[in-house]
Amino acid sequence: MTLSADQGARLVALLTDIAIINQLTSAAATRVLAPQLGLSEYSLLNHMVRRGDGETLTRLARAFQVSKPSMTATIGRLAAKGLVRVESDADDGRAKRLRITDAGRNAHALGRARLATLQSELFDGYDIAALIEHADALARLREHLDAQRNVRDGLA
Amino acid sequence: MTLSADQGARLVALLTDIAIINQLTSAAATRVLAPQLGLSEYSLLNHMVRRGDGETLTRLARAFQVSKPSMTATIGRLAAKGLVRVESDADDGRAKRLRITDAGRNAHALGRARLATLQSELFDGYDIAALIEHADALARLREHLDAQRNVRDGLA
DNA sequence: TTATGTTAGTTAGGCAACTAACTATAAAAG
DNA sequence: CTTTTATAGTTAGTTGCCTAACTAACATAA
Repeated sequence: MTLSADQGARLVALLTDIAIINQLTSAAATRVLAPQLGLSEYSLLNHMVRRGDGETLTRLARAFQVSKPSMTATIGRLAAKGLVRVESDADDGRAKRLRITDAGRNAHALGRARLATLQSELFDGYDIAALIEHADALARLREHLDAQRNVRDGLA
Repeated sequence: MTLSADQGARLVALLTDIAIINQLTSAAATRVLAPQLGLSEYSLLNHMVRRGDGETLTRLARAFQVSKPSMTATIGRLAAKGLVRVESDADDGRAKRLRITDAGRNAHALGRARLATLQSELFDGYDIAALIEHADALARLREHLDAQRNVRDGLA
């Protein structure tokens, strides 16, 4: 299948807008979390607070759709700050279980409050209800691209 | 203004989807351009082909909404590959003018062809027309966030 | 029981973005 | 005309992502 030139150009424009939105929002989030936490570190703490800890690195990497080396680095930074503990699995000598510490829960709560404030500021005077109407279309696009990636990786 | 908890959660989900879409598409683009070009390098060549060369580093950084050090690094990689030439400005001893070389134009053409192929593969069987209907909403969001950033930086 | 293959995680190296702090030049203010 | 301020660009260091290549441990089958 070949795209028309016009469709191709519109698609590029849409993906460019998405890249810029991502850049601006993640930069803002990174700023308000600094210097205690990086954004990926907050995201990982958030996952543990909401869905429980005790997961392995590989399962976390899959949940966040990042590579294992990325997850290794993020866990390493959190462990260095004492916000998580890495325990070895009794049943599988290869696996490691990730546990959040009390300090980790405190850091997460602080980050969460700062992000809530940021969200209010950033979307002050913006019609969020109208924006949310487009959420489904983006979710479908994400699912399609994810499926394509799995095909490429032979995971389909 | 405070967001409702529900709105906040939906907004986070939407921004998360945007981050993942950006991640998947830019990773795919990076793969097909490698190892000749990085994605930021292609983007810069594309800008010079379409809008003409001879711009300064600072103006390019502003056009791409990236920091000056990022642009310095991107230009440095392109210059090392002989795809651009950096000329000093006769009128302003601080400024540098960026020129694309013939090798740069060739590299751009090759990258463009590869990206077109990728686009066809990635969106094979996807309803692009339906997707494009949401482009305006994303453009508005981008503009809003960009305006907010300018307020913060005192550029309003 | 050994050989084969898979899975968990790390290391190494590269791209791309950021901020903070710097040099050099130009422009404005005194 | 000198001093101050602003602008152009670089350097240094961090975050965060990637792929490729590796070790260690587990699972299965000859």
